[in-house]
Amino acid sequence: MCGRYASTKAPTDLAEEFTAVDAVTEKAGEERGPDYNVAPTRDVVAVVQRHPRDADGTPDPDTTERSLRLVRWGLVPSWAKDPSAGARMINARSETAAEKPAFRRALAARRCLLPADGWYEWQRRAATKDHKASKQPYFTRYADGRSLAMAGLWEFWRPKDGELLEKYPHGLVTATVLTTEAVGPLAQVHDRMPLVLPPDAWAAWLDPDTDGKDAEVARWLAPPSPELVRTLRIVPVSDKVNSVRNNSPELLEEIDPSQVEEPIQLDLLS
DNA sequence: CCAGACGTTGTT
DNA sequence: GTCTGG
DNA sequence: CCAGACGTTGTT
DNA sequence: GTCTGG
Repeated sequence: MCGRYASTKAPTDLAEEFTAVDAVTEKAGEERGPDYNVAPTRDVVAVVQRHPRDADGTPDPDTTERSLRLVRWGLVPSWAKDPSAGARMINARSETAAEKPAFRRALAARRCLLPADGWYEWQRRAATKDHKASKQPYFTRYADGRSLAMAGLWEFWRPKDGELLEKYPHGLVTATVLTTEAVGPLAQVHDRMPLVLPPDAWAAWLDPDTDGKDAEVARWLAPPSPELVRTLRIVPVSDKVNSVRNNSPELLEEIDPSQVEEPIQLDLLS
């Protein structure tokens, strides 16, 4: 699955990597700082592709524009009475999202990419007579430093009236990370992983004029290829990442494997 | 018909 | 044990 | 995802 | 909003 990740690149750089307009820096008026420990409910950068709208809000059917925008992690369905529902909708299973009421509309019309340096996964081990129960975090990224493109869905939520309208006068834009079955060596840590899309999938995935049943979209709703997985590197990291209060470059650094109980055996499968 | 849910993960 | 907040 | 709280009242 | 359960 994916419940924590790192996003340290400036939107101006992400805009180049994803061939997108950087609406994030434009809107904020300043560059966004690095986040080594992105947690659910935090604002994250998303890549979306939409038909440009005129002053009246009418979309132009003939063109699309790819842009970066900030969204809150944890999808709040448009019909939710209260945005707290989003806190638990941080992931959507790629196998079932098309049927789930909370996700089907977004899968049909609002797919996005969530750029990441990499994601964290915790390997749990039950207590035995020799070992205490433990939770060892691992960090997975491309070996060459490219950004991962995690497949996501996004949604717009607007309060009807009352206190919530005062609190969220412009509504909320939220997103979820699609998950899939873990592939190859990654399965040693956990049985699920984020749906990582290779660059040649991006255009079809972001196309606002195809729905979730389109063959080109369905094609990418599957675990990443072994070829893609071979370009990833997975390393054990400090359990300082466990606390969302910690946020520094050292969270991404490999720790000495001799400090890790039962470290995963990458040579078995890679 | 109305009421109530609408999600994933891990653990046992 | 279960929910909320980050 | 993990960490941390888990409660009400009255008063300032 | 839309589906499921009663």
